[in-house]
Amino acid sequence: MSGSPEDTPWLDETELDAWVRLALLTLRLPLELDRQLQRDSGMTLMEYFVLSGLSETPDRCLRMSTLATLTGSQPPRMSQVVRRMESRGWVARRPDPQDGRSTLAALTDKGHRVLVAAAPEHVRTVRQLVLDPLTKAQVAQLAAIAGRIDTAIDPDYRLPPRR
Amino acid sequence: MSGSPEDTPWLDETELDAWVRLALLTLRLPLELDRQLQRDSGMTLMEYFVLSGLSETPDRCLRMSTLATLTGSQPPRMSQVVRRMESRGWVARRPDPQDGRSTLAALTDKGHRVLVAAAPEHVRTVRQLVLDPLTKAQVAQLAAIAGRIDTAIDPDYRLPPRR
DNA sequence: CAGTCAAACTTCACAGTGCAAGTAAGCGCA
DNA sequence: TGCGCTTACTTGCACTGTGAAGTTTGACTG
Repeated sequence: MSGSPEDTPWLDETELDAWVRLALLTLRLPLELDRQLQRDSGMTLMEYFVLSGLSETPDRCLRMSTLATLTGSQPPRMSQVVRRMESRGWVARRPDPQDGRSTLAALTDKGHRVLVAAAPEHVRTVRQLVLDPLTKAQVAQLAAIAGRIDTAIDPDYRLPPRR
Repeated sequence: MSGSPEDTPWLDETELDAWVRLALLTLRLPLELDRQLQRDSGMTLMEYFVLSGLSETPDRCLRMSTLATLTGSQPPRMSQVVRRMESRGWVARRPDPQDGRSTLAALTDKGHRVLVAAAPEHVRTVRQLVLDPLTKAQVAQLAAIAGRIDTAIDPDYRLPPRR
């Protein structure tokens, strides 16, 4: 852990601190949220995001690729997630009338009820683990910082339009 | 997405912004780092953490449970990770002479060489995705914020002693 | 109006992960 | 010393996620 090339200086103490803590966060936060959602509502964090994303559109309906972008995942994963959710009756898939290649995923009434039932406890957990430990100023700082990193990971990412 | 109980107020705009961006970050950052390490060095982020953790101890040797705590994971996972790494000759397992229940994982010379080879490019990627997009002040803010959240996830967590 | 290319999604095989149960070693106490 | 309890780790099973290949549909071009 000593040698490093000329063009990539090693991490100083503050940088190392920030990175180690962020790494630990990214390893454990999704696990905790998954556990809570699985235990209380029988769903994954990814599934929650899908339900949530669909519920916020006017017609409760999004293209698969939009859902994938929205959750930062890749098409094959979204395909399987939606398939599982369809088998539980939370969403319905149908071909896009405007583009035969696309598939639309639509939130069912059952899916909406499930989301409404799951949301309060999930929000409570997010508050407990993420927002409550921070000051108001830190919440704003976090939004700015995470936004910068998200852009660095994928400069093309935009919160996609609602169809 | 409308009803919420009395004791858990809904997220305001800044809070929602911070949470959505952090969620996206936790979903994608590990994937990007895993991809880079897998492509350039044939290892996982978790495996890098293990190599890195071992290399920083005086005798390049840690107990399994310490490794698990260090990386925020659980014993079964660490058991399999170290098993894989042992099969590649990067670490060696041996019983702890001081406590027959414990297993020690020791970094081999080969493992050390692999780590030294992998580190520069990995650090470069961490800089590119996490540190470079931030100002110096934001790096310090990130360390504080991530520390608070880590503590909220597990109040008992301490960076464990070096055996 | 073919023929070719690109896009959107799905399917499949494989590796990685989490949980629950199991095993082995130390500790405490009569 | 022998019994029970705790700790540390491992194993087995079910599930999820990833990447590569395949299929269908749309778009473009000569």
